[in-house]
Amino acid sequence: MTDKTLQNFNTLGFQQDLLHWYHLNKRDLPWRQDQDPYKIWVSEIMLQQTKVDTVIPYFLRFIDKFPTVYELAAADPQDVLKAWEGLGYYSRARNLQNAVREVVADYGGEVPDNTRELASLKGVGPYTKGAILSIAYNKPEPAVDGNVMRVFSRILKIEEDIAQQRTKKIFDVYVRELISEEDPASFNQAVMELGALVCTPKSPGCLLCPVQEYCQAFAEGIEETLPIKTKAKKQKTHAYAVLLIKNDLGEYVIEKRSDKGLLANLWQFPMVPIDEVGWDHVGNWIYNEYGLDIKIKEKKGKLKHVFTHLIWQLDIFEAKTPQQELGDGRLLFVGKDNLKKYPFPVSHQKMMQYIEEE
DNA sequence: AAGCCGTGGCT
DNA sequence: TAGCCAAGGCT
Repeated sequence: MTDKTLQNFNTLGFQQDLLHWYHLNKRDLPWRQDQDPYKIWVSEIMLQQTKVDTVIPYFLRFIDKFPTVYELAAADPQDVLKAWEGLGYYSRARNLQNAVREVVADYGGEVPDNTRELASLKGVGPYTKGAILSIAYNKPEPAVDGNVMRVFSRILKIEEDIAQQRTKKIFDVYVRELISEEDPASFNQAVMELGALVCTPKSPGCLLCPVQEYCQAFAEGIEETLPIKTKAKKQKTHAYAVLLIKNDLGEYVIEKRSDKGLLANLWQFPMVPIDEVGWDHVGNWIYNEYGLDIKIKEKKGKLKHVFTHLIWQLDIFEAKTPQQELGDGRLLFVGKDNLKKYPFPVSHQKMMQYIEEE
């Protein structure tokens, strides 16, 4: 390396102090009970952009339901989605099951232990590949996530914009130099644990930090200014009328979303895009779109749901229909007590309160 | 390469 | 409150 960032850096001392701290302070997490590559894999997918506390109950239920690659491979995709309900980024569930099916079909049910085969699996990117190789197979491979970039941006005073994809490669190079060859599994987890518990985005606990003496940002008092990250652009708002359509049997109309894009393959109550349709043509639009003859009753409430890249402004209405049959296969009449069998996005789960009240 | 893809918690 | 943030990957 022509780069001088690691010149005079005490790599061995850093490793020792970090690993010592980790062994004393690591959290007792469900995916740290053993080194089952499948369980490590599931945990890493769930943990993508998701907090540990959120993941724990999902992980426990998921492993209970799908203990090995074989149960997951054989499962109905709708059941997998139901197990993922509320966790978000639902393509993770679909990709995970597809990849597990490939592992069963092509690798005898053994999660690959090499870069090439792991990288070919759906949903397994550079981070997850490194996490599986290091944590499950104890190979000295970097696993660069947001924690790793934050921790090393401070320790090594790296001022590249971590919002840029290419910046991750810079950290990959440094971690490759710094990673413990003896215990790469603990090293990678230790950096992430440090990022989660001490070297936090706001108000980092530098006074408690086990590797404070190695940190250039702390030495210069600039830990709060790192890492550098450009802001995301503001979300656009989309307005919808949501219709809770009930027939004379007390059944409600639900609809399966497209298998692509936002909330793919989840179920919802019919949504009318008001910006395009206009308030005056809601009933007409429903008839044209679904062949459903409805009468709109009272407004039940409103809901704002914020996604990463857009906002839903939802006005919820009660409606009636005399029909009891539906032609379209992605439309269903479902009794109140059976709604819970289908995977719904959180916004539509919240609407069920207006049904429970009746 | 930048936009798409969820949700909940914290400030 | 509105924005930021979390063990990212896909297209």
